[in-house]
Amino acid sequence: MRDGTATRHEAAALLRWYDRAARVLPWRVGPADRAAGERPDPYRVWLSEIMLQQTTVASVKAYFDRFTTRWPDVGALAAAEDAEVMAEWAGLGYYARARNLIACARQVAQAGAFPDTLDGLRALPGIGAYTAAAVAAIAFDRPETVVDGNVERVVSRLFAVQDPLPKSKPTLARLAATLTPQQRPGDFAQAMMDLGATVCTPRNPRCADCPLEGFCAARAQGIAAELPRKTPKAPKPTRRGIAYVAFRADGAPLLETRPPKGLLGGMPGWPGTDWSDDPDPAPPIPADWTILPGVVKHTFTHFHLELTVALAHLPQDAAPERGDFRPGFDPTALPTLMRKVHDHADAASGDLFAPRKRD
DNA sequence: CAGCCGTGGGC
DNA sequence: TGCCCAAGGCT
Repeated sequence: MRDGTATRHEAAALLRWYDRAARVLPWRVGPADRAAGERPDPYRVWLSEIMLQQTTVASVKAYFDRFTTRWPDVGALAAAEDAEVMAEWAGLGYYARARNLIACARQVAQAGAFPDTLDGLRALPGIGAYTAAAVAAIAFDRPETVVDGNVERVVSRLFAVQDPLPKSKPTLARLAATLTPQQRPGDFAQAMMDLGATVCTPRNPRCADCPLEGFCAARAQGIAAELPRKTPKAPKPTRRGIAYVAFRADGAPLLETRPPKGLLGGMPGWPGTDWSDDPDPAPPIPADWTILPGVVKHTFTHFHLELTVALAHLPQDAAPERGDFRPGFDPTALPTLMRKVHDHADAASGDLFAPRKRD
């Protein structure tokens, strides 16, 4: 039977593994650093946790380095222009995170410091149950229970929880709380997530390398790889549309800023039709549009998209009904879908593509 | 509260 | 290839 003694053993075993095997990450203060007196920087912990929401460590690293180089503290980030931050976030996805990041930074800068309690953190924009617990535990050494997808998987196996996600979430969170130690809660949280990311993986878990193998009910029953069970998800529909790529004579692209909420909210993009079964093809300006061969395919969380790309060159005095010309615009500031459209126009249009510096 | 919200990598 | 998945939050 599981009792306080068993859970203390589990936490201790996991922390021993972490002390030996912890990955070196740019935002992490490892055990050796901590022994040398280094403390986690709440700004860096917060920024990393926002970036890591539903996003892999491998994807986050370069963004984290660029953000912390450009904006070393929360005051610097709070003082940045919205468009600068959105451009730096471009490609990372879930753009509401970037909008909330800006709002949160400004609140914290105004207050003078990050709150150091779960409730104080939870009240900030973009910080939910997971992130509040992670920052409280990692940055402020509070014994909060951090529950992300990794922890849910580890705990579902450790206790052989058969109920499927997401229904089992409350149960898994309760069970996770029974494991959280009073000492080193931040290292424990990171150890649980490291374990889920590197050992207790969704498929082909490496149970032989797991520090909790002896405690794991699913392992004992031989069903670790089958857990956690999940309710099947709905199939994704396919939507279609047209993206209109236009350049003015001076090379300035015709772009528009998308509405602040919703898909790709607040990000720049090419004007286009709606995305549906039967889009209305109205272009943003009458012109000699060339329909490029091929389509741009992109998959969002809940639908597939196939965009046809139309290209035109416009005179210097063109007055489009939608969007505005942006001289010197850097395509890396586009979200990935719009970047794909740009690259497709570049690749598929041959001589038609602009801007061409010719006489 | 279930649907919405990106993207890239692994298998 | 197509599907699954990832250190979730908001409404």
